[in-house]
This record gives sequence, C-alpha cells and structure tokens, in this order.
Amino acid sequence: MAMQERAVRTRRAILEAAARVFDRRGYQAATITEILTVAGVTKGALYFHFQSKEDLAHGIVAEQDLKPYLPSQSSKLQELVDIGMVHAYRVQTDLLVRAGVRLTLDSRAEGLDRTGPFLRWGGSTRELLDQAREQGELLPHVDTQETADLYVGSFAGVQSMSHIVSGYQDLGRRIQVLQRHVLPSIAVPSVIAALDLSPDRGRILSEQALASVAASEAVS
Amino acid sequence: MAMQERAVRTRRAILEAAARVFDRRGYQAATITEILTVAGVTKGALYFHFQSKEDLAHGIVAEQDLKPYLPSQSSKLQELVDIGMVHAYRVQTDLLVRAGVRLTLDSRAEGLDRTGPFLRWGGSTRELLDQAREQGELLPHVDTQETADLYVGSFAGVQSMSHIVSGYQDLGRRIQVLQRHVLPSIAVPSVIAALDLSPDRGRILSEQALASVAASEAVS
Amino acid sequence: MAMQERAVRTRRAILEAAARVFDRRGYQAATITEILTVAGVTKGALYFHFQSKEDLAHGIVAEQDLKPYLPSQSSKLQELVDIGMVHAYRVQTDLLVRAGVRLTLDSRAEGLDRTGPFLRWGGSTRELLDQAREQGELLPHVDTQETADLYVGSFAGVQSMSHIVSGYQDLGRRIQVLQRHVLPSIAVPSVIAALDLSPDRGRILSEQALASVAASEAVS
Amino acid sequence: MAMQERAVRTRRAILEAAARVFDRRGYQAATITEILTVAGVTKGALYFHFQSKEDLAHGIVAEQDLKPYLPSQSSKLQELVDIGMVHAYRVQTDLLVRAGVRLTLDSRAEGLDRTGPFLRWGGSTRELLDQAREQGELLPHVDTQETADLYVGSFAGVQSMSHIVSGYQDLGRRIQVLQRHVLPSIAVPSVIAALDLSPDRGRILSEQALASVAASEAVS
DNA sequence: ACACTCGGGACGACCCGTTAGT
DNA sequence: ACTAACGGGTCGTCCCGAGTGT
Repeated sequence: MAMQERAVRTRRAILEAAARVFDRRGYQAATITEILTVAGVTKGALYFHFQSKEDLAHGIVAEQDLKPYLPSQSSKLQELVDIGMVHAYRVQTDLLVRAGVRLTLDSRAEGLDRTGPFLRWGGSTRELLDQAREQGELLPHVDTQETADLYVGSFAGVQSMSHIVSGYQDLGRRIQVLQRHVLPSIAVPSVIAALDLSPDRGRILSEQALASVAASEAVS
Repeated sequence: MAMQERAVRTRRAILEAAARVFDRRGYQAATITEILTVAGVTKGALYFHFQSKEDLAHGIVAEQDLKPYLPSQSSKLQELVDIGMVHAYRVQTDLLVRAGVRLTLDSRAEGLDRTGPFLRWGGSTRELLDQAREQGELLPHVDTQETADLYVGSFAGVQSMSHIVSGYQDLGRRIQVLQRHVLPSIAVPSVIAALDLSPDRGRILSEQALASVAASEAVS
Repeated sequence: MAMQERAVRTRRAILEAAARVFDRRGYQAATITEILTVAGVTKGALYFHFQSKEDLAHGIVAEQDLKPYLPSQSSKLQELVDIGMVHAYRVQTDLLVRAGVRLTLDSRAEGLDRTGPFLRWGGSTRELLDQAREQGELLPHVDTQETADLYVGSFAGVQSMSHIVSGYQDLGRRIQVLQRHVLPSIAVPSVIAALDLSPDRGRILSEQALASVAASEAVS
Repeated sequence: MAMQERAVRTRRAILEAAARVFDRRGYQAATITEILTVAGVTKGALYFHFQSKEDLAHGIVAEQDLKPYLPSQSSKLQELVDIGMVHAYRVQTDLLVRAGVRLTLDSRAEGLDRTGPFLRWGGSTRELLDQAREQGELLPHVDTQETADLYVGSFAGVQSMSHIVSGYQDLGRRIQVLQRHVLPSIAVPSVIAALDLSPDRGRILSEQALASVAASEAVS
C-alpha cells in the first residue's frame, strides 16, 4: 500500500511522455525508446506498468472516459454544440485527450477495429438529434443518422486539419465555423437564434465541470 | 527505347502493389517486403525503379497529377460540387488515387510539410468561391476563406470515415450529404435549386474526361 | 550498479571478438554478424554496449590509451628503442593492441582524418630525438623531423609486413633489424655500443610495467 | 576488327576510373556503382570487359607488369636505389601504378595470398644484394635476406605514410631519406660515396625507359 | 511492489555484385 | 554494350522479457 506514490508518479510520467510522443509521431512511428527518454524512466519501469506498446496506447485512450460529463439542457442542439466546444477546448489543453484523438484516428495496429469510435460517436450524436427532433428543434426533412455521420466525420476532419495547420490553435474557431455552416440546414430558425455558439463556451463549461468534480470528490 | 515493355509492366506492378499496401497499412506500417510479395517482384527490381520507400510514395502521388481536369462551367458552385464528386468517384475506382489520398493525409516523413495539401486545396477552393461570389451565387455574409477551409477539412474527414467504415463504398453518398448540408448556408436559394447533386455525376464526368483524353491522344 | 558482472563479461567478449575479426579482415570487410558469431552473443547485446560498428572500433582503440608507460631513462635513444620493442611485444601478445593497430592504419571511415596517428607518432618520436640531440647522442647532420618520420613510416611498414608474412611471429626480430639498420646512421658510435637491442627487452619491460600497475592498484 | 577503337577507349576509361576509386577507397569500400559513375559507362559495359570486381583489380595490377625495366648497371646498389626512385616517381605520376600499390597492400579478398608481393619483392631485392656482395659492395656482417626484407617493409611503410600525409607529393624525398639512413649500415663507404641519390633520378630514368620502349615499338 | 540493467532476435530499409535478355 | 532484374547480405532498430536489486 505504501510506496505507491512513487508508482503513481512513474505511471503518470510514462503516460504523459507516451501521449506526447504518440501525438507527435503517430502510433507506428513512435518508439518505446523515445517515450523512455521523454519520461526519464527505464524499460523496466515501463514494462511493469504496461505490458506492451499497444497496452500503452489503450491506457491513454482509456484515461479519458472517466471524464465528467456535461449537464443536460433544455435545447438538445445546444448540447450538441456544447459537446463539440468542450471537446475542442480539451483537445487544446489536455495532452492525453490530444493523444487519444490521434490514436483513435490513426491506423494503429491494423487489425484493430477502428470503426468503433466512429460508430460510437455517430450513435450518440444520432441519439441527441433524435431527442432534438422530438422537441421540434429539427427541420422536417432531416435524416438524423445521415446528419450525425456527417457531423462526426466533418468534426474529425476539421480537427485533423487544425492539428496540421495550426497545432490546434484555431480548433475552437474552426468547430464554430462547422456548426455555423451545418446548423442552418437542419435546425428550425427560431432554435438557431437561441443557440450560444460563442467560442468561449468550451472553456467555461470545462471549468464548470471540473469544479463540480472537485466538489464531489471533496465530500468523500 | 526498346525492351521497355517488360520494364513498364514491372514498374506498374510495383506501383500498384505499393498503392495497395500503402492504402491498407499507411506509410509507416507498410513494409517493402510486403510490397515485394504483393507485386511478385524482387528487391532488385524495386530498387531499380525506385530509389527508396519515400520515392515510391512520391511516385504514387505523382502519378495522379497528370490527370485530366474538368471543363469550366457557368455555375462555379456546380464546379465545386463536381470536383468533389469526381474525386469521390475516382477514390473508389482508382487504386492509385486512393493510395495517394492516404499518403498525403498520412503523417509520412514527419519532417515533411504536411500543411501543403490542405493549404493548396483550401486555396483553390477559395478561388472557386470567390468566382462564385462575383457571379452572385453566394450569400452576402460568407467568408470565402473560412468556408473553403471548412469544406476541405470536412471533405477529408468524411473521406476518412468512409474509408474506415465502408472502405469507400459509400463515399459518393457521404460527399453528397456534405454538400447538401453546407450549400444551403452559403448559396443563394435559386442557385441551389439549379445544382445537380446526383451521385452519378462523379462517374459520368470522369468517363467524359477520360474519353476526351483518349481522343486527344489518338490524334498524335 | 550491481549485475555488472555478466555485463562486463559480455562487453569483454564482444570487444575481443571484434578485435579478432577486425584484425583478420580489416574494418570494412569485417561484418557485425561475424563478430556476433565469434563472440557468441546476439545483436541486442552488442548494440546495448556499442552504438555502431564505428563505435566498436573506437572502443577497441580507446582500450589501449590507459596503458602504463615506460620509465624515463638516461639514454633517450634507448628509450626510443624500448618503446618500439614494447610495442612489438604487445602487438604479439595483446589481441586488442593488434586490432587497434590494424584499425588506425586502416582506411576506416574514409572521411576520417587518417593523418592523425602518423603525425602524432612522428611528433613524439621527434621530441625524443630532440632530447637525444641535446644529450649529444646524435650525429651532427641528423634532421630530427626527417628521421622521426622515416622511423615511424618504416615501423608501420615492417609491422604490416610481419603481420602478413608471419602473423606477427617475427615482429620483434624485424623491429630489431630496423633499429640495427637505422641507428648507425644517426647515433654516435659510443652510444650505439651501450644500447641494449636484445629482443627480450619487449617482454621484460612490459612485465615490469604491468607489475608496477598492479602494485599501484593494490593500494587503492 | 573495326569498332574496337571504342572498345579500347571504354576499357581504358573503366580501368582508370577503377584505379581512381580503388586508390581513394580501398578494395572493399570501393563500389562498382561509383566506378561506373566516374567512368561514365554502364554496368553492361563494365561486365563486358571484366568479369567481376576482383577481375577488375587484377586488371589494374596486371597493367603494370608490362612495364619496361631498367638497364643493368655496374653498381648493384645503385640499381637498388634506382628501382626505388623510379617506383616512387611512377607512383606519383601513374594512376594505375598508384592503385596497384594500394590494392596489393590492401587486405582485399581475404583468401588471397597477400604474402606474394612481399616475398617477390623481398626475393628480387635479396638477389640484388647478393650480387652486390659478390662485387664487394656490402659490409661483411650484412645478412642479405634480413636487409632485403627490412628494405621492402620500410619502403611499403614510407609509401603508405606519404600517401596518407601528402598524397604521395613527398614520396621521392622520403624514399631518399630511407636510403640515406639504411645504406650507411650496409654498404662500404667508398661505394656510398659513388652513389647518386638525387631525387631527380626517378623522373630521368623513367623518361629514358619510356623513350627506349617507344623506339623499339616504332620498329615493329 | 517497483524499478533497472542487460540481452534476445526478428525485422526494417537498403545496397551490391552479378546475371539475363536483347 | 545496355536496360532490367536478382537475391543475398549489411548495418541498425525495435519491442520485449529475463534476471537482479531495493
């Protein structure tokens, strides 16, 4: 039980170093050796915490699922917007999230099922859109699955482009542009008018979420 | 000059095998050995035609620049649509184009300037949009640069998603969906009504282009 | 810190195998694979201890600089003789020295500055001769630089020839012959009469030096 | 019969290019490709004239045996001196000779019998010395075999050193130095006084030899 | 429990001398 | 005499585990 503090620190160091290297090189081109150098640990340490390079990648991706979620809102389209904004903000600020994105979009171990993330995101987006439809936020001709898939794909592409062109500096703005171009084609005008697309939403909502997490942890 | 037939065949075999492997694995994960196996040639043959793995990748990308382009049209937005459609069609049908896309989007030699393709596509798209604006096809508030960047990024993302999810089977449809979602936000309604977004345009225009090329070659 | 015993043995085995192979083939023709076979280790082991083939060569050359030197003597010409004798003896008995000689005389990385060793040996020989002159051991017409260069060049050549013809078996005798032929032309007769050119000097002085090193190490 | 002129030119070009490259890199490190580039011919051409890399090396070495020899002289020691001088001159001026020297001293195909050249040179030198002895030119204590071997070895070493340090620029002078240092130990003083050690002898005798060859060829 | 040193090989890209086919 | 192809071999890297402290 004791002695674990060092272990936690080591694990953390490895994870962050791996995130940095994966983000920079991609899965294949990243080498254990470089991760080791960046982390300042030795092979022994790494292979104690992670069984393999792939396990490391999984570790990074897994790290993000335990993230706090956003409060539900009356406008489902606003929720959709917010999720995108928050994600954009976190990609910019959180190294692990950034690396996770790179890894899931990457080829990776070619055997791996890469359709997973897309289908998952597509599914949850579609659910949101279906709820929005029930609330009358959508235009009648919208095919929610189609729109969800489009949104997810476009989001990924905009994200990649932002990564390459500006290192994610302008991701928030680009996502906003995406939303400004897509929403008019799917939402009823009155809803659009009420949406908050301000680029700050990503930061603000993230901080709120963090604060609420901190509060709930303080209890235990 | 003589004796070139076998050489041409060999070169072709290598190029296609490389395209197949690069498309399947990505640049980094692809190995020369696998390309060799697929092509059914030996190392010596490969290194006679190409100096290195990177040269091979360049060879694939280069192969496509000599492709015929589309005739200019009265509606510039229709041109934009057509370019996307034709590209989608060719990605589905031409192995080399497919691999070229993968390679340019791939990390590749990480030192390489990957902003290149995006900036280039973004630039030419913007020019088209500017022309469309001069002809009064665009809504007044459109920022052509912003929209061009969005279109390019989204296109790339939709393409990736289609690759992963269906092996490009549904790329044409997805691109059409993209256009149906974006155009209403940027084009004046009357222009939209006149646009032909039918998924067949890709195939039809491609075949026309090929035919015209064949004709011009027959002359010489 | 611990666990080093096996490592030391391995490193030693690699070094000796490399020496043997470099000595037999020369730098260029030597292959890592043969070194591996001779050493009975794997590539992993080798590249753990040495970064590259060149590093391995450096390692061998470096191994000898920490060797004990000879006590200074009243007759500087005797010193010159002794250095040659001791060197000859060690070339015969010490595999690493032998390989080191081969490597420094070899082309090696052709970019390398191969003038180095010759200039260095020439310089120190010249210094010795200058000191001998001050003590009146030299004939008046001797040009110390010229003689030093001659001696160094001849020494290297005699060594090569002995290597090729007899595998260094007769190196001691050949060096003695060299000295018997050169000294009469540069030294005053009385000094020559007093010189000890016996072939055993190499062995005797080497063993003395080793003993004194062992003694000083025993202290610490 | 016709068409042979081009063949001769090509063969010559290959031989000279090979000489240049072998001289620069040594046998092992020299690559056929570099020779090809330097010669400006193709692989087909090379392998038409020479069967292999080793054959090429043999070709270079062989090229020199058909060289004119020096006239016999009354003083055998003068002959010995002259041979060295002429050789030094030709190493400086004739690329093929230079490469030949490098190749015979080189490790080369390790299986090859490299003792050959040394034994041959040693043998002929010894014969000269034996003749000199019969004419009373030598001091009584001289062991001709020993001295011959020393001379050959030293010559080779001085040559190597000159190659490395000055690119053979000072070879003539260095050889003269060698002779000035060795002769006093083996020759009777009166003979030494009569010897011509001037550095020009190399050039002068070479030109004489060439002229006599040209004359004899003009006859046929 | 946690970390490190050392070693194991399979595999990577690429080069090289050489031969076929014309 | 040249273009095209061959395939063995080169050095080096990589991911990983075995053995050894702390």
